[in-house]
Amino acid sequence: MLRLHDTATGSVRPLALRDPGRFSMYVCGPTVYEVPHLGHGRFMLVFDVLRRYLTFTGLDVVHVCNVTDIDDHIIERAAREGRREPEIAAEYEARWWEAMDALEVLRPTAVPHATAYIEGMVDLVADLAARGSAYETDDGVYLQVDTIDGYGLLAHQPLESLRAGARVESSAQKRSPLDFALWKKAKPGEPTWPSPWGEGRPGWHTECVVMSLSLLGEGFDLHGGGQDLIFPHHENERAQAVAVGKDFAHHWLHNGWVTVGGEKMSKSLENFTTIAELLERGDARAYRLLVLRAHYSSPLEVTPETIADAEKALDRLDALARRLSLADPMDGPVVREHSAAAPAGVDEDAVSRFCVRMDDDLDTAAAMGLVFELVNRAHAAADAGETPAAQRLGATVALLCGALGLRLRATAGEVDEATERLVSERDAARRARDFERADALRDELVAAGWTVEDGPDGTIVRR
RNA sequence: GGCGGCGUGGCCGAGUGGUUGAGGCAGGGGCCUGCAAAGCCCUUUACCCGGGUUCGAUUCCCGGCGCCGCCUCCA
Repeated sequence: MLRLHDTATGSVRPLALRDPGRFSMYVCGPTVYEVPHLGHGRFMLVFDVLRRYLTFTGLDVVHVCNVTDIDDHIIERAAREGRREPEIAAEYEARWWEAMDALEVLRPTAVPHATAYIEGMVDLVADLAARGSAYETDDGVYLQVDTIDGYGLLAHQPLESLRAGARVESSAQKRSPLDFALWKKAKPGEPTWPSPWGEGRPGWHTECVVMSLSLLGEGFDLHGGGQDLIFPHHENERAQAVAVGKDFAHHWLHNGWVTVGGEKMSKSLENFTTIAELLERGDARAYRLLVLRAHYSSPLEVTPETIADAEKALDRLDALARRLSLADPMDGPVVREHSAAAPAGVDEDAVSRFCVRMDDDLDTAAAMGLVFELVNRAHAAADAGETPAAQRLGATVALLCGALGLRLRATAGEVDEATERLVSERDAARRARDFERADALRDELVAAGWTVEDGPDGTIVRR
Protein backbone atom coordinates (compact mmCIF):
# COMPACT_ATOMS: atom_id res chain seq x y z
CA MET A 1 0.00 0.00 0.00
CA LEU A 2 1.13 3.47 -0.83
CA ARG A 3 2.38 5.61 2.01
CA LEU A 4 2.37 9.34 1.44
CA HIS A 5 3.38 12.41 3.34
CA ASP A 6 0.31 14.12 4.77
CA THR A 7 0.55 17.85 5.30
CA ALA A 8 -2.13 17.72 7.99
CA THR A 9 -0.19 15.38 10.25
CA GLY A 10 3.28 16.23 9.00
CA SER A 11 4.06 12.55 8.68
CA VAL A 12 4.20 9.84 6.10
CA ARG A 13 1.23 7.55 6.55
CA PRO A 14 -0.68 4.97 4.56
CA LEU A 15 -3.16 6.30 2.08
CA ALA A 16 -6.46 5.02 3.40
CA LEU A 17 -9.14 4.56 0.80
CA ARG A 18 -12.71 5.50 1.58
CA ASP A 19 -14.01 3.03 -0.99
CA PRO A 20 -12.04 -0.17 -1.55
CA GLY A 21 -10.44 -0.25 -4.96
CA ARG A 22 -11.24 3.33 -5.72
CA PHE A 23 -9.06 6.38 -5.15
CA SER A 24 -10.53 9.86 -5.17
CA MET A 25 -8.42 12.96 -5.42
CA TYR A 26 -9.02 16.64 -5.88
CA VAL A 27 -6.18 18.75 -7.18
CA CYS A 28 -6.36 22.51 -7.30
CA GLY A 29 -5.99 23.55 -10.89
CA PRO A 30 -5.28 26.79 -12.65
CA THR A 31 -6.77 30.23 -12.63
CA VAL A 32 -6.95 30.80 -16.34
CA TYR A 33 -5.63 34.25 -17.03
CA GLU A 34 -2.07 33.49 -18.13
CA VAL A 35 -0.15 30.79 -19.97
CA PRO A 36 1.10 27.89 -17.86
CA HIS A 37 4.74 27.77 -16.83
CA LEU A 38 7.02 24.97 -15.68
CA GLY A 39 5.76 25.18 -12.12
CA HIS A 40 2.28 24.37 -13.29
CA GLY A 41 3.70 21.62 -15.43
CA ARG A 42 5.39 20.12 -12.42
CA PHE A 43 2.34 19.87 -10.22
CA MET A 44 0.25 18.48 -13.04
CA LEU A 45 2.96 15.91 -13.75
CA VAL A 46 3.32 14.99 -10.09
CA PHE A 47 -0.36 14.28 -9.68
CA ASP A 48 -0.52 12.63 -13.09
CA VAL A 49 2.21 10.26 -11.95
CA LEU A 50 0.36 9.57 -8.71
CA ARG A 51 -2.76 8.83 -10.71
CA ARG A 52 -0.98 6.61 -13.20
CA TYR A 53 0.84 4.69 -10.53
CA LEU A 54 -2.31 3.99 -8.57
CA THR A 55 -4.03 2.93 -11.76
CA PHE A 56 -1.04 0.70 -12.43
CA THR A 57 -1.55 -0.98 -9.08
CA GLY A 58 -5.11 -1.73 -10.04
CA LEU A 59 -7.09 1.09 -8.45
CA ASP A 60 -9.88 3.01 -10.07
CA VAL A 61 -8.83 6.64 -9.90
CA VAL A 62 -11.16 9.60 -9.87
CA HIS A 63 -9.11 12.69 -10.51
CA VAL A 64 -10.86 16.04 -10.19
CA CYS A 65 -9.00 19.17 -11.19
CA ASN A 66 -10.83 22.45 -11.12
CA VAL A 67 -10.52 25.50 -13.31
CA THR A 68 -10.99 28.88 -11.69
CA ASP A 69 -12.63 30.88 -14.41
CA ILE A 70 -13.58 33.98 -12.46
CA ASP A 71 -11.27 35.97 -10.21
CA ASP A 72 -9.48 39.31 -9.87
CA HIS A 73 -6.75 38.49 -12.37
CA ILE A 74 -9.21 37.49 -15.05
CA ILE A 75 -11.28 40.60 -14.47
CA GLU A 76 -8.16 42.73 -14.58
CA ARG A 77 -6.96 41.22 -17.80
CA ALA A 78 -10.37 41.50 -19.40
CA ALA A 79 -10.53 45.17 -18.46
CA ARG A 80 -7.03 45.81 -19.75
CA GLU A 81 -7.69 44.15 -23.07
CA GLY A 82 -11.23 45.42 -23.44
CA ARG A 83 -12.62 41.90 -23.58
CA ARG A 84 -15.14 39.86 -21.65
CA GLU A 85 -14.06 37.62 -18.80
CA PRO A 86 -15.39 34.37 -20.27
CA GLU A 87 -13.39 35.01 -23.40
CA ILE A 88 -10.18 35.44 -21.41
CA ALA A 89 -10.90 32.33 -19.36
CA ALA A 90 -11.69 30.24 -22.42
CA GLU A 91 -8.55 31.33 -24.22
CA TYR A 92 -6.18 30.58 -21.38
CA GLU A 93 -7.90 27.36 -20.48
CA ALA A 94 -7.41 26.18 -24.05
CA ARG A 95 -3.73 27.01 -23.81
CA TRP A 96 -3.53 25.24 -20.49
CA TRP A 97 -4.79 21.94 -21.87
CA GLU A 98 -2.73 22.32 -24.97
CA ALA A 99 0.37 22.45 -22.79
CA MET A 100 -0.79 19.61 -20.56
CA ASP A 101 -1.60 17.44 -23.56
CA ALA A 102 1.89 18.05 -24.86
CA LEU A 103 3.28 16.92 -21.52
CA GLU A 104 1.06 13.86 -21.83
CA VAL A 105 -0.75 14.62 -18.64
CA LEU A 106 -3.92 12.56 -18.64
CA ARG A 107 -7.04 14.66 -18.68
CA PRO A 108 -8.57 14.64 -15.21
CA THR A 109 -11.71 12.57 -14.95
CA ALA A 110 -13.61 15.74 -14.12
CA VAL A 111 -12.82 19.42 -14.67
CA PRO A 112 -15.34 21.54 -12.79
CA HIS A 113 -15.47 25.26 -13.48
CA ALA A 114 -16.10 27.73 -10.68
CA THR A 115 -18.76 29.64 -12.57
CA ALA A 116 -20.82 26.47 -12.90
CA TYR A 117 -21.02 26.10 -9.13
CA ILE A 118 -22.00 29.58 -7.99
CA GLU A 119 -25.33 28.47 -6.59
CA GLY A 120 -23.70 25.84 -4.47
CA MET A 121 -21.24 28.41 -3.21
CA VAL A 122 -24.01 30.81 -2.30
CA ASP A 123 -25.68 28.01 -0.36
CA LEU A 124 -22.45 27.23 1.45
CA VAL A 125 -21.87 30.86 2.38
CA ALA A 126 -25.46 31.15 3.62
CA ASP A 127 -24.96 28.04 5.69
CA LEU A 128 -21.76 29.46 7.17
CA ALA A 129 -23.53 32.71 8.00
CA ALA A 130 -26.45 30.84 9.57
CA ARG A 131 -24.04 28.92 11.76
CA GLY A 132 -22.40 32.12 12.96
CA SER A 133 -19.06 31.48 11.27
CA ALA A 134 -19.47 34.22 8.72
CA TYR A 135 -20.44 37.86 8.87
CA GLU A 136 -21.42 40.49 6.36
CA THR A 137 -19.65 43.80 5.77
CA ASP A 138 -20.18 46.59 3.29
CA ASP A 139 -18.04 44.88 0.71
CA GLY A 140 -18.76 41.22 1.24
CA VAL A 141 -19.19 38.23 3.48
CA TYR A 142 -16.24 36.96 5.49
CA LEU A 143 -15.40 33.80 7.31
CA GLN A 144 -14.50 34.48 10.91
CA VAL A 145 -11.53 32.24 11.41
CA ASP A 146 -11.52 32.31 15.20
CA THR A 147 -14.79 30.36 15.16
CA ILE A 148 -13.04 27.47 13.43
CA ASP A 149 -11.85 24.54 15.43
CA GLY A 150 -8.21 23.89 14.69
CA TYR A 151 -7.64 26.76 12.32
CA GLY A 152 -3.95 26.60 11.41
CA LEU A 153 -3.82 22.83 11.22
CA LEU A 154 -2.28 22.75 7.75
CA ALA A 155 -0.08 25.79 8.35
CA HIS A 156 1.08 24.10 11.56
CA GLN A 157 0.69 27.34 13.38
CA PRO A 158 -1.68 28.47 16.08
CA LEU A 159 -4.08 31.22 15.16
CA GLU A 160 -2.13 33.76 17.20
CA SER A 161 1.11 33.27 15.28
CA LEU A 162 -0.69 33.53 12.00
CA ARG A 163 -2.34 36.71 13.14
CA ALA A 164 0.97 38.11 14.35
CA GLY A 165 2.57 37.57 10.99
CA ALA A 166 -0.31 38.76 8.90
CA ARG A 167 0.97 41.22 6.36
CA VAL A 168 -2.35 41.97 4.85
CA GLU A 169 -3.95 45.28 5.76
CA SER A 170 -7.02 44.66 7.77
CA SER A 171 -9.95 46.36 6.16
CA ALA A 172 -11.95 48.48 8.53
CA GLN A 173 -14.81 46.07 8.90
CA LYS A 174 -12.88 42.82 8.98
CA ARG A 175 -12.78 41.48 12.48
CA SER A 176 -9.39 39.87 11.95
CA PRO A 177 -6.82 40.26 9.19
CA LEU A 178 -7.06 36.52 8.71
CA ASP A 179 -10.77 36.52 8.00
CA PHE A 180 -11.24 35.87 4.32
CA ALA A 181 -13.83 36.75 1.72
CA LEU A 182 -16.48 34.16 1.00
CA TRP A 183 -18.47 36.54 -1.13
CA LYS A 184 -17.39 39.77 -2.77
CA LYS A 185 -20.05 42.36 -3.41
CA ALA A 186 -20.24 43.70 -6.92
CA LYS A 187 -18.04 46.52 -8.10
CA PRO A 188 -18.93 48.44 -11.24
CA GLY A 189 -18.16 46.60 -14.44
CA GLU A 190 -17.52 43.22 -12.86
CA PRO A 191 -19.40 40.04 -13.68
CA THR A 192 -21.89 39.24 -10.94
CA TRP A 193 -24.26 36.60 -9.70
CA PRO A 194 -27.25 37.04 -7.43
CA SER A 195 -27.08 36.24 -3.73
CA PRO A 196 -28.86 37.05 -0.46
CA TRP A 197 -26.19 39.77 0.00
CA GLY A 198 -26.87 41.31 -3.36
CA GLU A 199 -25.08 40.93 -6.65
CA GLY A 200 -21.49 39.75 -6.40
CA ARG A 201 -19.11 36.87 -6.88
CA PRO A 202 -17.60 34.19 -4.71
CA GLY A 203 -14.24 34.38 -3.01
CA TRP A 204 -11.58 32.00 -4.24
CA HIS A 205 -11.46 29.59 -1.31
CA THR A 206 -15.09 28.60 -1.56
CA GLU A 207 -15.19 26.99 -4.98
CA CYS A 208 -12.95 24.06 -4.15
CA VAL A 209 -15.00 23.16 -1.10
CA VAL A 210 -18.20 23.05 -3.09
CA MET A 211 -16.77 21.32 -6.14
CA SER A 212 -14.79 18.69 -4.28
CA LEU A 213 -17.69 17.74 -2.06
CA SER A 214 -20.14 17.79 -4.95
CA LEU A 215 -18.06 15.59 -7.19
CA LEU A 216 -16.29 13.36 -4.71
CA GLY A 217 -18.49 13.45 -1.65
CA GLU A 218 -17.50 13.73 1.97
CA GLY A 219 -14.31 12.15 3.21
CA PHE A 220 -12.64 11.91 -0.19
CA ASP A 221 -9.18 10.46 -0.16
CA LEU A 222 -6.73 13.16 -1.11
CA HIS A 223 -6.52 16.87 -1.74
CA GLY A 224 -3.44 18.25 -3.37
CA GLY A 225 -1.63 21.10 -5.00
CA GLY A 226 1.54 23.13 -4.81
CA GLN A 227 3.02 23.99 -1.45
CA ASP A 228 1.99 27.59 -1.78
CA LEU A 229 -1.63 26.50 -1.55
CA ILE A 230 -1.21 25.13 1.95
CA PHE A 231 -1.84 28.51 3.44
CA PRO A 232 -4.13 30.25 3.07
CA HIS A 233 -6.00 28.43 0.30
CA HIS A 234 -6.25 24.91 1.66
CA GLU A 235 -6.42 26.09 5.24
CA ASN A 236 -9.39 28.21 4.30
CA GLU A 237 -11.07 25.43 2.38
CA ARG A 238 -10.74 23.18 5.35
CA ALA A 239 -12.06 25.91 7.64
CA GLN A 240 -15.29 26.10 5.66
CA ALA A 241 -15.79 22.37 5.65
CA VAL A 242 -15.14 22.21 9.38
CA ALA A 243 -17.58 25.04 10.03
CA VAL A 244 -20.41 23.26 8.27
CA GLY A 245 -19.54 19.93 9.81
CA LYS A 246 -18.47 18.18 6.63
CA ASP A 247 -15.86 15.45 6.54
CA PHE A 248 -13.30 16.84 4.12
CA ALA A 249 -10.09 15.47 2.57
CA HIS A 250 -8.49 12.62 4.51
CA HIS A 251 -5.02 13.23 3.14
CA TRP A 252 -3.24 16.39 2.01
CA LEU A 253 -0.40 16.27 -0.46
CA HIS A 254 1.72 19.19 -1.62
CA ASN A 255 4.52 19.32 -4.13
CA GLY A 256 7.67 21.46 -4.05
CA TRP A 257 8.58 24.30 -6.34
CA VAL A 258 10.34 24.56 -9.57
CA THR A 259 13.25 26.83 -8.80
CA VAL A 260 15.48 29.02 -10.88
CA GLY A 261 18.80 29.83 -9.30
CA GLY A 262 17.38 28.53 -6.05
CA GLU A 263 14.37 30.83 -6.14
CA LYS A 264 10.79 29.81 -6.60
CA MET A 265 9.53 30.12 -10.14
CA SER A 266 6.43 32.25 -10.01
CA LYS A 267 4.40 34.67 -11.97
CA SER A 268 4.99 37.47 -9.51
CA LEU A 269 8.77 37.07 -9.63
CA GLU A 270 8.56 36.98 -13.41
CA ASN A 271 11.28 34.36 -13.54
CA PHE A 272 9.18 31.77 -15.28
CA THR A 273 9.64 29.75 -18.41
CA THR A 274 6.41 28.78 -20.09
CA ILE A 275 5.68 25.23 -21.06
CA ALA A 276 5.34 26.38 -24.64
CA GLU A 277 8.90 27.73 -24.53
CA LEU A 278 10.13 24.45 -23.14
CA LEU A 279 8.45 22.50 -25.90
CA GLU A 280 9.90 24.69 -28.61
CA ARG A 281 13.35 23.71 -27.47
CA GLY A 282 13.07 20.08 -26.67
CA ASP A 283 11.37 16.85 -25.94
CA ALA A 284 8.39 17.09 -23.57
CA ARG A 285 9.34 13.69 -22.19
CA ALA A 286 12.59 15.14 -20.88
CA TYR A 287 10.65 17.42 -18.56
CA ARG A 288 8.61 14.51 -17.24
CA LEU A 289 11.84 12.60 -16.67
CA LEU A 290 13.37 15.58 -14.91
CA VAL A 291 10.34 15.79 -12.63
CA LEU A 292 10.49 12.05 -12.01
CA ARG A 293 14.14 12.14 -11.04
CA ALA A 294 13.47 14.33 -8.02
CA HIS A 295 11.20 13.64 -5.10
CA TYR A 296 7.90 15.46 -5.53
CA SER A 297 8.36 17.39 -2.31
CA SER A 298 11.83 18.71 -3.10
CA PRO A 299 12.56 21.89 -4.92
CA LEU A 300 13.46 21.15 -8.51
CA GLU A 301 16.06 23.25 -10.25
CA VAL A 302 15.21 23.64 -13.89
CA THR A 303 17.83 25.12 -16.16
CA PRO A 304 18.88 24.48 -19.74
CA GLU A 305 21.61 22.28 -18.24
CA THR A 306 19.31 20.09 -16.17
CA ILE A 307 16.95 19.73 -19.11
CA ALA A 308 19.79 18.77 -21.44
CA ASP A 309 20.89 16.26 -18.84
CA ALA A 310 17.43 14.72 -18.80
CA GLU A 311 17.39 14.58 -22.59
CA LYS A 312 20.60 12.57 -22.54
CA ALA A 313 19.13 10.20 -20.01
CA LEU A 314 16.09 9.86 -22.23
CA ASP A 315 18.36 8.94 -25.14
CA ARG A 316 19.56 6.05 -23.07
CA LEU A 317 16.03 4.75 -22.63
CA ASP A 318 15.25 5.23 -26.30
CA ALA A 319 18.46 3.46 -27.32
CA LEU A 320 17.33 0.39 -25.45
CA ALA A 321 13.88 0.64 -27.00
CA ARG A 322 15.51 0.73 -30.44
CA ARG A 323 17.84 -2.13 -29.75
CA LEU A 324 15.12 -4.41 -28.42
CA SER A 325 12.28 -2.99 -30.51
CA LEU A 326 10.28 -2.32 -27.38
CA ALA A 327 6.66 -1.45 -27.84
CA ASP A 328 5.70 2.01 -26.68
CA PRO A 329 4.19 1.42 -23.25
CA MET A 330 1.87 4.37 -23.71
CA ASP A 331 0.01 2.71 -26.56
CA GLY A 332 -2.30 0.79 -24.29
CA PRO A 333 -3.53 0.96 -20.73
CA VAL A 334 -0.75 0.15 -18.31
CA VAL A 335 -2.08 -1.91 -15.49
CA ARG A 336 0.07 -4.18 -13.44
CA GLU A 337 -2.36 -7.08 -13.57
CA HIS A 338 -2.05 -7.17 -17.32
CA SER A 339 1.70 -7.31 -17.26
CA ALA A 340 1.94 -11.04 -16.80
CA ALA A 341 0.34 -11.46 -20.19
CA ALA A 342 3.00 -9.34 -21.92
CA PRO A 343 4.58 -11.32 -24.76
CA ALA A 344 8.09 -11.45 -23.43
CA GLY A 345 7.01 -11.48 -19.80
CA VAL A 346 8.45 -9.15 -17.23
CA ASP A 347 10.81 -9.42 -14.34
CA GLU A 348 8.37 -9.67 -11.46
CA ASP A 349 11.08 -9.14 -8.90
CA ALA A 350 12.01 -5.83 -10.50
CA VAL A 351 8.38 -4.79 -10.62
CA SER A 352 7.95 -5.42 -6.95
CA ARG A 353 11.13 -3.55 -6.13
CA PHE A 354 9.77 -0.70 -8.19
CA CYS A 355 6.53 -0.76 -6.22
CA VAL A 356 8.38 -0.76 -2.91
CA ARG A 357 10.08 2.46 -3.94
CA MET A 358 6.95 4.07 -5.27
CA ASP A 359 4.98 3.02 -2.20
CA ASP A 360 7.55 4.81 -0.07
CA ASP A 361 6.08 8.27 -0.45
CA LEU A 362 6.18 8.12 -4.22
CA ASP A 363 9.95 7.95 -4.48
CA THR A 364 10.09 8.32 -8.24
CA ALA A 365 13.77 9.24 -8.14
CA ALA A 366 14.67 5.90 -6.61
CA ALA A 367 12.23 4.19 -8.97
CA MET A 368 13.95 5.74 -11.97
CA GLY A 369 17.27 4.63 -10.55
CA LEU A 370 15.94 1.09 -10.67
CA VAL A 371 14.69 1.55 -14.23
CA PHE A 372 18.13 2.62 -15.37
CA GLU A 373 19.63 -0.33 -13.57
CA LEU A 374 17.35 -2.55 -15.63
CA VAL A 375 18.39 -0.74 -18.78
CA ASN A 376 21.97 -1.59 -18.01
CA ARG A 377 21.17 -5.21 -17.29
CA ALA A 378 19.13 -5.50 -20.47
CA HIS A 379 22.03 -4.25 -22.57
CA ALA A 380 24.46 -6.52 -20.79
CA ALA A 381 22.18 -9.50 -21.41
CA ALA A 382 21.83 -8.57 -25.06
CA ASP A 383 25.61 -8.24 -25.37
CA ALA A 384 25.96 -11.71 -23.91
CA GLY A 385 23.53 -13.08 -26.45
CA GLU A 386 20.95 -13.86 -23.80
CA THR A 387 18.06 -12.65 -25.89
CA PRO A 388 15.15 -13.89 -23.78
CA ALA A 389 16.60 -12.33 -20.66
CA ALA A 390 17.24 -9.08 -22.50
CA GLN A 391 13.70 -9.02 -23.85
CA ARG A 392 12.31 -9.72 -20.44
CA LEU A 393 14.26 -6.88 -18.88
CA GLY A 394 13.37 -4.59 -21.75
CA ALA A 395 9.70 -5.38 -21.38
CA THR A 396 10.02 -4.55 -17.71
CA VAL A 397 11.60 -1.21 -18.49
CA ALA A 398 8.75 -0.47 -20.86
CA LEU A 399 6.13 -1.51 -18.34
CA LEU A 400 7.59 0.66 -15.59
CA CYS A 401 8.06 3.65 -17.85
CA GLY A 402 4.44 3.25 -18.84
CA ALA A 403 3.41 3.25 -15.20
CA LEU A 404 5.09 6.65 -14.90
CA GLY A 405 3.71 8.03 -18.13
CA LEU A 406 7.05 8.01 -19.88
CA ARG A 407 6.83 7.20 -23.55
CA LEU A 408 9.64 5.23 -25.20
CA ARG A 409 10.63 5.83 -28.75
CA ALA A 410 11.89 2.75 -30.55
CA THR A 411 11.73 4.26 -34.01
CA ALA A 412 14.13 6.71 -35.50
CA GLY A 413 11.38 8.96 -36.72
CA GLU A 414 10.47 9.90 -40.25
CA VAL A 415 13.34 9.38 -42.65
CA ASP A 416 12.89 11.14 -45.96
CA GLU A 417 13.64 9.51 -49.28
CA ALA A 418 16.81 11.45 -49.99
CA THR A 419 18.23 10.40 -46.64
CA GLU A 420 17.11 6.84 -47.23
CA ARG A 421 19.05 6.89 -50.48
CA LEU A 422 22.21 8.16 -48.81
CA VAL A 423 21.94 5.44 -46.21
CA SER A 424 21.63 2.61 -48.71
CA GLU A 425 24.42 4.10 -50.79
CA ARG A 426 26.58 4.12 -47.71
CA ASP A 427 25.64 0.55 -46.88
CA ALA A 428 26.69 -0.46 -50.36
CA ALA A 429 29.98 1.38 -50.00
CA ARG A 430 30.62 -0.33 -46.70
CA ARG A 431 29.89 -3.75 -48.15
CA ALA A 432 32.39 -2.97 -50.87
CA ARG A 433 34.79 -1.85 -48.14
CA ASP A 434 35.00 1.55 -49.75
CA PHE A 435 35.36 3.30 -46.41
CA GLU A 436 36.42 6.60 -47.82
CA ARG A 437 33.14 6.80 -49.70
CA ALA A 438 31.22 5.52 -46.64
CA ASP A 439 32.74 8.15 -44.38
CA ALA A 440 31.99 10.91 -46.84
CA LEU A 441 28.38 9.83 -46.93
CA ARG A 442 28.23 9.72 -43.16
CA ASP A 443 29.64 13.24 -42.99
CA GLU A 444 26.88 14.31 -45.30
CA LEU A 445 24.23 12.68 -43.08
CA VAL A 446 25.71 14.12 -39.92
CA ALA A 447 25.78 17.55 -41.49
CA ALA A 448 22.07 17.13 -42.14
CA GLY A 449 21.54 16.53 -38.44
CA TRP A 450 21.40 12.74 -38.37
CA THR A 451 23.13 10.41 -35.99
CA VAL A 452 24.38 7.36 -37.83
CA GLU A 453 24.50 3.97 -36.17
CA ASP A 454 25.86 0.89 -37.90
CA GLY A 455 24.16 -2.06 -36.29
CA PRO A 456 24.27 -5.77 -37.02
CA ASP A 457 21.14 -5.40 -39.13
CA GLY A 458 22.39 -2.49 -41.15
CA THR A 459 22.54 1.23 -40.62
CA ILE A 460 20.07 3.27 -38.63
CA VAL A 461 19.82 7.01 -38.78
CA ARG A 462 18.05 9.06 -36.21
CA ARG A 463 17.75 12.65 -35.18
C1' G B 1 8.87 38.01 14.62
C1' G B 2 6.25 32.93 13.94
C1' C B 3 6.44 28.36 11.23
C1' G B 4 8.61 25.03 7.71
C1' G B 5 12.15 23.03 4.22
C1' C B 6 16.95 22.37 2.37
C1' G B 7 22.64 22.00 2.55
C1' U B 8 25.41 14.67 -0.56
C1' G B 9 31.09 14.04 -5.68
C1' G B 10 32.28 18.72 -11.55
C1' C B 11 26.49 19.09 -12.21
C1' C B 12 21.45 16.99 -11.20
C1' G B 13 19.67 13.92 -7.48
C1' A B 14 18.05 9.22 -4.23
C1' G B 15 19.21 6.80 0.19
C1' U B 16 21.24 4.60 4.72
C1' G B 17 23.24 3.99 12.24
C1' G B 18 28.24 -0.18 10.20
C1' U B 19 32.43 -4.43 5.69
C1' U B 20 31.46 -2.45 -1.25
C1' G B 21 26.50 5.09 0.24
C1' A B 22 21.35 4.50 -6.01
C1' G B 23 20.73 6.42 -10.76
C1' G B 24 21.52 10.08 -14.80
C1' C B 25 24.96 13.63 -16.94
C1' A B 26 30.12 14.95 -17.27
C1' G B 27 35.64 13.10 -16.91
C1' G B 28 39.56 9.02 -17.46
C1' G B 29 41.09 3.97 -19.21
C1' G B 30 39.78 -0.45 -21.86
C1' C B 31 36.61 -3.79 -25.05
C1' C B 32 33.59 -3.86 -29.39
C1' U B 33 33.78 -1.16 -34.41
C1' G B 34 37.11 -0.52 -41.01
C1' C B 35 36.52 4.30 -38.23
C1' A B 36 32.44 6.01 -35.59
C1' A B 37 27.68 5.73 -33.03
C1' A B 38 25.20 2.70 -29.59
C1' G B 39 26.57 -0.69 -25.88
C1' C B 40 29.62 -3.31 -22.25
C1' C B 41 33.68 -3.49 -18.48
C1' C B 42 36.90 -0.79 -15.15
C1' U B 43 37.63 3.96 -13.01
C1' U B 44 38.19 9.50 -10.63
C1' U B 45 35.48 12.99 -7.28
C1' A B 46 30.88 13.83 -1.82
C1' C B 47 27.68 13.41 2.87
C1' C B 48 28.02 22.47 5.46
C1' C B 49 30.60 23.38 10.51
C1' G B 50 31.00 22.24 15.90
C1' G B 51 29.46 19.38 19.86
C1' G B 52 26.61 15.08 21.85
C1' U B 53 24.45 9.92 21.93
C1' U B 54 26.76 5.27 20.17
C1' C B 55 31.38 0.07 19.76
C1' G B 56 30.37 2.94 15.24
C1' A B 57 26.89 8.80 12.26
C1' U B 58 26.59 11.22 6.28
C1' U B 59 22.25 8.99 8.59
C1' C B 60 19.74 10.26 15.47
C1' C B 61 19.98 14.75 19.14
C1' C B 62 21.67 19.85 20.29
C1' G B 63 23.95 24.34 18.64
C1' G B 64 25.85 27.20 14.69
C1' C B 65 26.44 28.91 9.57
C1' G B 66 24.34 29.29 4.74
C1' C B 67 20.31 29.08 1.22
C1' C B 68 15.09 28.91 0.24
C1' G B 69 9.96 29.19 1.28
C1' C B 70 5.07 30.21 3.76
C1' C B 71 2.62 33.80 7.06
C1' U B 72 -0.41 38.67 0.64
C1' C B 73 -2.17 36.71 -5.26
C1' C B 74 0.73 32.33 -6.41
C1' A B 75 1.19 25.18 -8.54
